[in-house]
Amino acid sequence: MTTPARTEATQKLGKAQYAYEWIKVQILEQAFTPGYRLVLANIAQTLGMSVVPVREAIRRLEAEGLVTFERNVGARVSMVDGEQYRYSMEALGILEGAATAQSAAHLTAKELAEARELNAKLEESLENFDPETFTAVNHQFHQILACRCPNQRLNDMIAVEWERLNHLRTSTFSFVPNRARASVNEHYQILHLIETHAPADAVEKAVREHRTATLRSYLNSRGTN
Amino acid sequence: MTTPARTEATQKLGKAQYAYEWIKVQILEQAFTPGYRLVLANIAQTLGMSVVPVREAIRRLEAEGLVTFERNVGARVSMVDGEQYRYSMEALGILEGAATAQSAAHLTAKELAEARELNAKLEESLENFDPETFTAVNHQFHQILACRCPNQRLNDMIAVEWERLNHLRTSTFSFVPNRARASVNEHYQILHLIETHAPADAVEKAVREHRTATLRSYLNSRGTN
DNA sequence: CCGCCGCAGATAATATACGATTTCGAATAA
DNA sequence: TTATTCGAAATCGTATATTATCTGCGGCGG
Repeated sequence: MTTPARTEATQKLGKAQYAYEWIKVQILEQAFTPGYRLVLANIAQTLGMSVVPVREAIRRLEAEGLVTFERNVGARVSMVDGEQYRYSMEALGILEGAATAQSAAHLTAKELAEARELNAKLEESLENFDPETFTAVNHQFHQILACRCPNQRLNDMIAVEWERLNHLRTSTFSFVPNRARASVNEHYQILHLIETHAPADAVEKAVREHRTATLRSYLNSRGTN
Repeated sequence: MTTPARTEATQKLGKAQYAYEWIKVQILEQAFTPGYRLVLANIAQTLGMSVVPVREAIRRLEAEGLVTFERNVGARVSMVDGEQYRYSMEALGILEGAATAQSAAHLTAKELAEARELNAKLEESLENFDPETFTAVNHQFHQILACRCPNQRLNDMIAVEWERLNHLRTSTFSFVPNRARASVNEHYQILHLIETHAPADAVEKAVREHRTATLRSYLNSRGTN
């Protein structure tokens, strides 16, 4: 089934890389649920390779926090408690706030227009609401706003944190629909701040609070369930 | 020479772990300078193990940014340009500011006393100045202030960034002595803010600016050289 | 009846062997 | 002289084999 595509990708990027991506997809798509035990030999056989590249892939996933590893025992998909989701959201708010503030001054008119367009798409999608696409477009929106941040290190950290959140989110809850409307409005506010060249502090604060609000709404929704 | 200690550590933590730590020490102590090529077979022979654990160690170092890796070519110690140092400092300022602000409310009197003591030690050491110890104690100081941050994720990121900075710093410059005095004073200010229960914003801002100032002084000193 | 000991199965950790890719220099032809 | 091709050395990538470690279970002794 995936064999033809695999052999191709395998040759170019190496089996380790392929295994890495494959496992990550399994985790993100819930084929491997939290707590699932990743047995080297099994995966190696499934992918038609030896255990060595698989091992390497798993260690990389460990470094990203998607799996936990115990010596002489093995790896399993990270268990996710609500705390971890909270921590990552908070961290992302902090990083993204700072990055967006730095990026704001360098954004071109075209990029701002793109961002507006994306937010409009979000607004439309409020009708027949689909959490997955909403999340994806939302990600794009924030990515554009932060993309001109000259600090590459920050951007890297943000990327890692988004991946982590994708994992944690799908594992813990299916979204908070009520929040979507407010989120879109806050996006417009952020755009306004940037377009009117508001001080960097203000942009940073707005972005961070935007995320904090999402987090709060999540915590509330969990509390009342 | 290191054999007896090694065999012991090797047994407990595994050769991969040992290799990882050994290589890291070499890099941090400048035995492996930036650009140095890390050849699997060489290191494996030096450490008396096969290439497999060495390979794993190197991939872990890659994930931390201490070495760069190119497929079918190999690994080398990361080249460091001034930009990277700047980015990491900035990132650390952002993260540490937020973490310290969150931590402030939970710090015990004992911990604050410890912090004061460490800063006093820094003040003393201004006489016969030694950059290495200053840096180390400085790290401890900030670590204590942030240690009560409930967000474990933030703490992890900060730890990684400190390591990275240690690498970058020793590679690029030997410190800016003039800055040390101001740094100590700012530490006292930060302590004062925490002890008087200043708002979190204020603490965060102070810590971030503390680091920004260090960065500025570094950039200036480079500019006038 | 409960807890410790040891054995067997499973699985990770490492070693060794082989194949694949890149790099660099030397020989050759324009 | 210079560009190009060919080949050998170096080094990485992966597979296979071996060893070490953990886990769970069943028996033995208290």
